[in-house]
Amino acid sequence: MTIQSIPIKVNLANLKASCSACTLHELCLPTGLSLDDTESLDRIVNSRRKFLRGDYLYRAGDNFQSLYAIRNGFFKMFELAEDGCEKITGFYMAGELLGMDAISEDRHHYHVVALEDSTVCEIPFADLEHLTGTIPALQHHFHKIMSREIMADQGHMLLLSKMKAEQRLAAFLLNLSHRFGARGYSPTHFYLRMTREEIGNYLGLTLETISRTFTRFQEEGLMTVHHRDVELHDLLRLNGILIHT
Amino acid sequence: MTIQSIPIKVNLANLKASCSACTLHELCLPTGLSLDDTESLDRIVNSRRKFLRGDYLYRAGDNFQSLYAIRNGFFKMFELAEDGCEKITGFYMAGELLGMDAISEDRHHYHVVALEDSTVCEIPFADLEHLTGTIPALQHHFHKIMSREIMADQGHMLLLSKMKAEQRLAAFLLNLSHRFGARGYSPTHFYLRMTREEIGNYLGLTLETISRTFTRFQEEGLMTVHHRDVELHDLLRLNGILIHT
DNA sequence: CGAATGTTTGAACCCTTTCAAAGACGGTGG
DNA sequence: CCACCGTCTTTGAAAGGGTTCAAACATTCG
Repeated sequence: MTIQSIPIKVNLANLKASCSACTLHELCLPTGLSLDDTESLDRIVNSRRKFLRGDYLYRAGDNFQSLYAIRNGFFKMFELAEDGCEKITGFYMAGELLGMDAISEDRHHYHVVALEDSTVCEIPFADLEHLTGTIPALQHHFHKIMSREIMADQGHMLLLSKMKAEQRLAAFLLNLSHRFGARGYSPTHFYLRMTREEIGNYLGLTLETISRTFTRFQEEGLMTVHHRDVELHDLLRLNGILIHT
Repeated sequence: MTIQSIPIKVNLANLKASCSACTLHELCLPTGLSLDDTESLDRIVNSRRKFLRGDYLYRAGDNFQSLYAIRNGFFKMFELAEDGCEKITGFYMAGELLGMDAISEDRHHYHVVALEDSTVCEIPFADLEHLTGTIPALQHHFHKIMSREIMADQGHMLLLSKMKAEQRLAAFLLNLSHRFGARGYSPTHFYLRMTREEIGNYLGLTLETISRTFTRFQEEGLMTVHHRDVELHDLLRLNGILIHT
């Protein structure tokens, strides 16, 4: 009997969404929780749901029931004007929490669509609030997560109100770089999940400007872009663009 | 003995910050709380602190200890770049909660300055979290307030990334109008607490553009501005500017 | 392989910025 | 109470960064 043929005892618990077993627990809700508390959280989290590229996680106007933690994949959040014009408010990746804007009015205000095949943990908000009421560490951590969203949004406000096209794109690339890096992926070599148009939309620029700026960055040796494959050659110099000018 | 000379029994409890007696409790934290719960909140809120115009409520880098509820007055929140350049992230008025962005890193990230003489209630955050852990209604309401801040910031992001100068200023005026209206003041006639430069800074425009746009709005009969005194003549048409174009 | 979608590049235009200067207001002190 | 000074605002003219329109090219997917 070769070693490969030894039957592996499959732990069924690990096949469903399990915060304790999740490699993202350091980025997601369970950060800093005891094993017991994490298991309490486990009990309220619905097993993973799969979404194919283009699937809606939820739509603007939907009743708010749950927050969604991204297990893996990539989403965009956006508003759709009457004329069909899209307005992207953010991109979200593994370990991030979606739907917090809906708490205030019990209704989702934006659409959320998967930009690649993704898996999501659904967290019924009533259950979560019950739990945060009994686990102070979880409550505090949830507050931190909401606070972080506020910080991020305000940072993006400043980007939009103060930065020129080059700075915006540099900031965008560095932001992706940090987030990929924090998830164990390369911070200098990654794949864009969104089109030039979506980047421009998010950054308050047109797709043409994004394309031209990519070209300029490339000419300056700051990076290489082939379609959606991005390689950043000099994070420091890219960061310099933010400060300078 | 005339009626005016009857000695008035002064209730000392009402002279200090008291959520139960506050006319803003419908806008602020105590919304929807029972009398008992409101009194619990009262006990942790430090009595009002006064700020003169130009005083800092807190500074970027300060340790985060408390949230601040504005009792009356007007504040601006901003970042100060190394070169001394100001970047305004928001204006805050009576009934609004300041400092939530600081929860995530236990440190304030922005400066907050009074734009007019103001009074503020300090809410030690550790105490508040203790209380939200025992009063589910308070916890839920606090979550709604944070969520509302996220909504507002995302709305401002969309304003900055999608709107032209006229639309931005119209949105800004309508936003002030709603907020003054919700506080029992006239939604069509109010006093600007900030300079043209501060408005422009916040809206991602220059003071000259603000000035010119005010002039244009006035020529079109949409409003009257004398210095900082604003009178809106047609809220509907002002709202039309947002949608159209 | 062909159609649809996404990207690059060019040229003209436009909104906003920048630079400049004059004008108005408000607060302070004589 | 008025004059003065600093701050804020208005307005003009020129410049510029990004948009818009257009066309060719590349890529992906059915």
